[in-house]
Amino acid sequence: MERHGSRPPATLASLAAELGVSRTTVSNAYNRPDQLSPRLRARVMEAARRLGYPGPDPVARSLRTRTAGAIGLLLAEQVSYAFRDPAAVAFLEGLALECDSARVGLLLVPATPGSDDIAAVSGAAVDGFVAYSMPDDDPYLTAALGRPVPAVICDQPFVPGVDLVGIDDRAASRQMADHLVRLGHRRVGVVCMRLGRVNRDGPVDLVRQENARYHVQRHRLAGLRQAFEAAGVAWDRIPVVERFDHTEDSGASAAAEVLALDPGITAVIATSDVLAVGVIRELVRRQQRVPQDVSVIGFDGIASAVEAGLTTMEQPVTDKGRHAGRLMMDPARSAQGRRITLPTTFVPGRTTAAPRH
Amino acid sequence: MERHGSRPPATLASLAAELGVSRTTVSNAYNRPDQLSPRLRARVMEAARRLGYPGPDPVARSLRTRTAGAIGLLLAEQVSYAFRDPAAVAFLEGLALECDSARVGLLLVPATPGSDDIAAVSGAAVDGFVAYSMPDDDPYLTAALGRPVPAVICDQPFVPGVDLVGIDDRAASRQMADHLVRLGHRRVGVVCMRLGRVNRDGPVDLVRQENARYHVQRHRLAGLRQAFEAAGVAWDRIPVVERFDHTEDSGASAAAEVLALDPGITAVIATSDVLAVGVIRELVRRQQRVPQDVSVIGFDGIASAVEAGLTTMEQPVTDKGRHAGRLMMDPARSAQGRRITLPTTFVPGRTTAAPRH
DNA sequence: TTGTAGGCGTTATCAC
DNA sequence: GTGATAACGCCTACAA
Repeated sequence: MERHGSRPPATLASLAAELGVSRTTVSNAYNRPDQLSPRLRARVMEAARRLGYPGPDPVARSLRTRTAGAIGLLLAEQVSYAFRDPAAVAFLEGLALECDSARVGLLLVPATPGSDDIAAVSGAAVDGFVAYSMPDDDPYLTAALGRPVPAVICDQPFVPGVDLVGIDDRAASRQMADHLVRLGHRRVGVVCMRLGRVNRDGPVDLVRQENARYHVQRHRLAGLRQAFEAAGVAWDRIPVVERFDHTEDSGASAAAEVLALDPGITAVIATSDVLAVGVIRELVRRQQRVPQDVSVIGFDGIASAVEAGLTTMEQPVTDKGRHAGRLMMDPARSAQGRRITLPTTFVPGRTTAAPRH
Repeated sequence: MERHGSRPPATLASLAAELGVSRTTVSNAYNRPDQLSPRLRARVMEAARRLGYPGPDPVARSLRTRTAGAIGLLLAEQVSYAFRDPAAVAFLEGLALECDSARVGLLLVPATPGSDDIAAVSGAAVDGFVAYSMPDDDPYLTAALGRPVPAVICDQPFVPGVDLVGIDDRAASRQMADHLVRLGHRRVGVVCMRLGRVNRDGPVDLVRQENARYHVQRHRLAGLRQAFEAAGVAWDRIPVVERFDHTEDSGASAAAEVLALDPGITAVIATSDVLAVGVIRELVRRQQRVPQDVSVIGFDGIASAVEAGLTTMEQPVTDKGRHAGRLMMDPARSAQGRRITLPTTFVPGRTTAAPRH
C-alpha cells in the first residue's frame, strides 16, 4: 500500500494541475465516467494512482452535496451497552438491514448519559437520527431534534411531529397481568426498569410511577395496575421496585428487595426479560422453585429467554428496527409525525403457574 | 421544536450579519466561550435560538478541521450480520467501549460483499478504519487502506505495516486437536468457515486448505493437521467440509456432509462455536448422543455455547475490540505495524469424551 | 475583545 | 467533451 511521502497530499485540484486539465474533468472522472472520453479518464486515474490521490475527499463532497451518507443512532446508554442488551442488538439488526439495502452508513453516536455534552450530537455528520428508547427530556435527543434533519423515534419518548415506532405497551402489559390474575395470583411483586434519568434504585411510590420520565415503563406499570384493579386488587399494596441498570444482576437484587417488601408474593412481574432472568436466578438461589413456589413473567421475548422457557410478552424488536429504518429512508418524510404500532405476542412459557395454597 | 420556515436555513454567517458582528465572534461563541464577553455570547445564543440556527455545521467544520470524529468499521459481511454473530457482537462491544471513552463515533460502513462498490468506503467520513476479520484480498479493505487515515485490522488479513490484533490461531487450534487426540480420537471430521470470497460449500481438498483466502481458517486447519499428523493420523484421510454462511444451519448441514464422507468418525471439530452448535443439533436429530457417540468441539468461547457446556477454545473477543480501539486512538500511531496477540483459553465442556469402541 | 480574509476540497451550473 | 466560476459553511491565524 503506497503511503504518501512528504509532499502535501494530492487533491482534486493538484491532480488537475498536474494533468493540465480542469478540476471539473477530474471530478467527472470519478463521478460521471460517461461524461469523459475513456482515454482521458484512464489518464486521470493513472495520474491519481501515481500521485497517491485517494479519490474525492468525502467530507468536502458532503459539504458540497449536502448529504452525509449515514444516519445517526442515539441511545439512552453508552454505545457499548447496545451490544450487551439482546433487545437492543435485535433492534440494531433490523435497522442495519435497512441501512444495508439503502447503502447508508450507521453512525453510533457517543452520547454518554450523565455528561450532557451535546457536542457529539451536534457534530455528527448524518442525514438523520434514529433514537432508541430515550427518556422524555433527554438533552441529546433535544439536540438531535434541533438539527435540520429528519428523526425517527423508537419506543419513547413521544414527540409531536416526530415519527414514532412502537407497541401498545399498556395493553400488552395489561395482558401479561391478566394472565397472572387468571391463574389466581393476587399478591405479586413488580420489578421495573429505570423511571428517570438519575441513578436511583429502590421501591417506587405511586407519584413516581405516574411521573416516570420513560413513558414505556409508565405505560407498562399503568397496564399492570389496570389489570389488578379490575381484579379487585389494591395496586398500592403491590411492591414495585425500580432498577437503574438494565442487567440480570439488577433483576436479582430487585427480586430480593421485592421479597423483603412482601414475602408472601406468589409471582414476580418484570418489565423486561433481562430483569426476569435475574429474578429467576435469585429465586433459584433461595431454593424457591419456579413456577411452583413463585411464578415469573417477563417482557420483550428475547431469544435466549424464550428458549429457556420464560413466560413473556414478545415484541417484534427486529421489525421495530426495520420500520424505523424505512421511515428514515422514506422520501415522503415531509409527512412527518407518522406512527407505527407493532403487534405483540403473548408467549406462555414454563415459568408461570397457579399459585399453591 | 422550532422547525425553520421557508427562508434559507441560518448559517454562522447569516447569524453574524443579523447581529452585526463578525463570523469569528459567532464561531467563538460556540467553540471558545471564554474568548467572549458573557453578555455578547448570550446575545449570540439568543439570536441563534430565534433564527433556528442549530450550531456550526458538522460537515463544514470537519472539512476545516480535518477530523471527522468517527472511526469506520469494516466487516466481511453485511452490517446486519454483525448483530447476529455473537462473536462479532462481543468484538463490537469492546470497540464501542473505547469509542465511548474517546468520545468518538463508530460508523458501520455498508460494505456489502459481492457488489464490490467501493463508494461507501471511499466516501466514509472517518478518521480511521477498523477491519474485522476480512479475507486477504478484500476490495473494501484495499480501498480503506488506500485512504490517508490509519487502520487497525482484527484477526485477518495480515498486511505489512498495518496494526494487527489477533490470537495465535495455529497454536490454539493445535491445542484443541491435541485434546481429542489425547482422549483417543483418530477418526474425526472437520467443519470450517468459508475459505474464499465466493460462495462455496462442500468438501475441501489440501490445495484449497493451503490457499485459503482467510488466514485464520488456514492457520486453524494447519494447527489441526499438525496435531493429527504428530499422532500418526494421515490428514488427507480426514474429511474437511467448508461452509460459506456462518450460521447454525450451516453447521448442521456440514455435519451431515462430514458424516456422509466418513460415517465412522468419533468426533467433529468445528472452527467456530456457531458451527459447533449446529453440528450438535444435527447429531441430536440423528439420535446420536454427544459426547457418548460423537464428541464435538468448537472455537471462540461465545457465552451461550459455553453455558450450554460446549468444549471450546475461548478467545478474548471483547478484548480484541478494546485493543483495536486503543490502537486506533493511540496518538503514537506513527509507529505502525504494531501487533497484539492475545491469549486463548481451553474450556473443557461436556461435549467431548473418549471414543467408544 | 472583536474583526478581516483566506482557504479546507469538492461539485453544480453554465458556457464553450 | 471540457473548462471557468461560484458556492457549500466553517475555522483560524493575524491584525486591530
